[in-house]
Amino acid sequence: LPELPEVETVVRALRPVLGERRIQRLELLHPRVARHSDPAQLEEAAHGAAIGGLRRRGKYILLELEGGRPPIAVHLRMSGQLLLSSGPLASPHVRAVFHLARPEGRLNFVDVRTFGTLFLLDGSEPEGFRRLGVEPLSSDFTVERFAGLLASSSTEVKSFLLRQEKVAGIGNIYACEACHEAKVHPRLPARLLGRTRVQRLHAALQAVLGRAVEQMGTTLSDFRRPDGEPGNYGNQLLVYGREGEPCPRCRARIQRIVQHGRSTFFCPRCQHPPRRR
DNA sequence: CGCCGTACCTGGAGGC
DNA sequence: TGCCTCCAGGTACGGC
Repeated sequence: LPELPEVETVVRALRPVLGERRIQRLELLHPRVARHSDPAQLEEAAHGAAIGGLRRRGKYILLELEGGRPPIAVHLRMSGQLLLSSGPLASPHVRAVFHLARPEGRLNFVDVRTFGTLFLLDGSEPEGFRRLGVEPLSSDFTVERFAGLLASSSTEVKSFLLRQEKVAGIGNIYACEACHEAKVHPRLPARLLGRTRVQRLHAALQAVLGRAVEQMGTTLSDFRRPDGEPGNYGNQLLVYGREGEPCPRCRARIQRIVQHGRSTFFCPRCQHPPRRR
């Protein structure tokens, strides 16, 4: 499901295609897609706007508009896709269409489950966006900063990684993969990671997210790049979705547990908790 | 304030 | 074959 690498993949694919183009019209086709904004204001802001650039913040895609207009944020949530097309799509799940000019075309927001949203960054954006934490692939994400965030939380570390106001962009798949790469037990309380584990987890997050960006994300079911192609990282997942299979590092059976209502996949042998002293 | 559980939603998988 | 139930999960929100 779309996490930082998938969203980054979408932004990188759209940037050269959308830069310098104009939005003729934004067509909202489902009442839930603009539930965090006034739909009329959203359509008005997009109407005739020249696209200034594309950025990513956490799992949000930011469409910057010229002429002093506020940016439009897109969140794909579980099943959202931004698909380019020249004409109308046959899908019954098209929730919004950016009609593009010069050259003519469409950027379709397709979303089976209608969890995804479009909203204006005009000061009325939801709290979740405003309070996003540090970008894990930026130079701001230092070991010291990560250690400070972990130290102030007693939440289990894997659940901590899902909290967007701490570190932005990590979802269930990469949280599991990073804990495995760092040999960190997912149930370990965040503040109890020692220096070594903090360093390993910090490096693992950067490595796993970086590799997944290079591979253009993970497609388990719904994720598609804007040209409709899947991501390539799925076959490189070592623990996610692999309950009962041997750990590629130590051959112990991968376990599935539930933390805060979410599945966690991990290796009980090589992700052992710290020894008591 | 921090943390937790639940709602939102639909397609696909699995049971019988 | 078909009907039923359950599960996936990011974020908003209510409750404690």
